Amino acid sequence: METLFLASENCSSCPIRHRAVCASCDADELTRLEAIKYYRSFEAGQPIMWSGDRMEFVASLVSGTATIERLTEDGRKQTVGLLLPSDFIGRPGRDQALYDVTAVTDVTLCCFRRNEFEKLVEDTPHIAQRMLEMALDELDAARDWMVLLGRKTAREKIASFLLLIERRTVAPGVAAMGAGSRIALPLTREAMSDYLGLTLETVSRQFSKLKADGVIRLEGKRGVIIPDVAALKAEAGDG
Amino acid sequence: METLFLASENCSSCPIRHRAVCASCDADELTRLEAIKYYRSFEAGQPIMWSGDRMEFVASLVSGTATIERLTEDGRKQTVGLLLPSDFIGRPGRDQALYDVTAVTDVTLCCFRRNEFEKLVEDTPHIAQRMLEMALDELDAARDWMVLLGRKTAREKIASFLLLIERRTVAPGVAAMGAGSRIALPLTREAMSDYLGLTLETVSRQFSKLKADGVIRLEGKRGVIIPDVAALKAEAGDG
DNA sequence: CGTCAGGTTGATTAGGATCAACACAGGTGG
DNA sequence: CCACCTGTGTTGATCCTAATCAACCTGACG
Repeated sequence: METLFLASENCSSCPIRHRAVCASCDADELTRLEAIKYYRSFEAGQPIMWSGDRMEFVASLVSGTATIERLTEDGRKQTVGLLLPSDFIGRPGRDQALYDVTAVTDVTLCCFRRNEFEKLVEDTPHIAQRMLEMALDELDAARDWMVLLGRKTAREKIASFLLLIERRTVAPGVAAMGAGSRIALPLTREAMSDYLGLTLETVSRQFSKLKADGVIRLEGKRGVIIPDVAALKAEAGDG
Repeated sequence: METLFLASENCSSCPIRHRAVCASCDADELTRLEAIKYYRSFEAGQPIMWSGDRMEFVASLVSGTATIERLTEDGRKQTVGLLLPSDFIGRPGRDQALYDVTAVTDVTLCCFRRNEFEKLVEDTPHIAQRMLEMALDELDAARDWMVLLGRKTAREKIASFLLLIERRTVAPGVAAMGAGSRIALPLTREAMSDYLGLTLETVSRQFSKLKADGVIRLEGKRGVIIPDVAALKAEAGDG
């Protein structure tokens, strides 16, 4: 279950205050953002936006998990982005969505009406700079994922995915030094297969193999225990 | 042969003036950029930067072609970006390169010392905005490529690549309406395989098959004639 | 209790990788 | 001028990883 987040809270107590697009805003800038924000919730499985839709808003993801996905003409699906708390949704300056965005767990968004946000970007340097920084970070992440999709084996893809979740999930700063880690997968086997460029059967088989090899342990369908994070890193195949 | 480009030319006659990072600069801003720019050339095959290197400059690619690539620990290579004239190289705000950048033809760069460029980004909104726009465009391109790498067949990958080159190469604006197109591949079979997540043998075979099927004709090693661009699009597998 | 979504496992197939031979052009040096 | 070498590309034979097709399991829920 996701943490309940009340729509009336103000920015200063926001869980993503220091990582989202507003991270480097000062008190004054925050006030301006606060004035145009509103919260929206989506239930697990619901679409947040469809490719081709007019985009009414951009948003920060406050809680939950969503995917950015794209279909080929004949229905093959590739997930091209995983959205976790603090990630940004939408593109200022574009009014047609290029991708489908889907809530995979219950999701809370902090939305900004798009045209007002665009104005704010233009005359709030801290926001423009932070947007650029986040876009460049996402570009790096996308390029890392291209290596995974183009060159890694199924086993390496699974290991890399588990490490990604571990990195983004374990309380940042709490460098759970040395030993192991316990994570909750935000995605079904099928959603993972769409992200990793595999089939769901291959994902399932690789989970079984990693478990048989003692690299991970499974707790129900969604829980994964990583007894030795370094050992898993060795399976992920990137230097 | 690449067009000869003289280092002494000023920005107003620059071939990428209206597409590069400087595209939306006014005369005044251009003067400031002009003051910190310098040209560098790299011969085909030469490294432009190595992953891990300190980045002394950022740059616009003026002429030629370069690749951004990444290696796995055991030497598998994935090209994560193709740099054509007007594309931007480097990341303001980061001082270690994350990727190898290699000139694949003779290349001319319009370089800016990094720290001076960073200052300029901070107080020249037109440059900051253009940087954001270009970063977001690259992110979209990277996501399209993720679909290609994760879900497309070898034949679809080749067709998509040919269309990419066609789009970026044929004089923009000259919407060579209707019929065919003739392109010069900037990459060897091996470099294409690194970009497409294939082996060079598979690339070669798919070229042969597309030729046998009449979708393309080959002129020497690097020339490709596309008699019917729409027919090639139908082979590329995206809606 | 039946249904259904999500997951696992097995049998078989196929698309691309790998290993290998050969073709061809351009250079280099005797 | 020719013999040789090297980089690039093509094609063939075989192998292997992951896809496909299929059966079955489990737990949640009406």
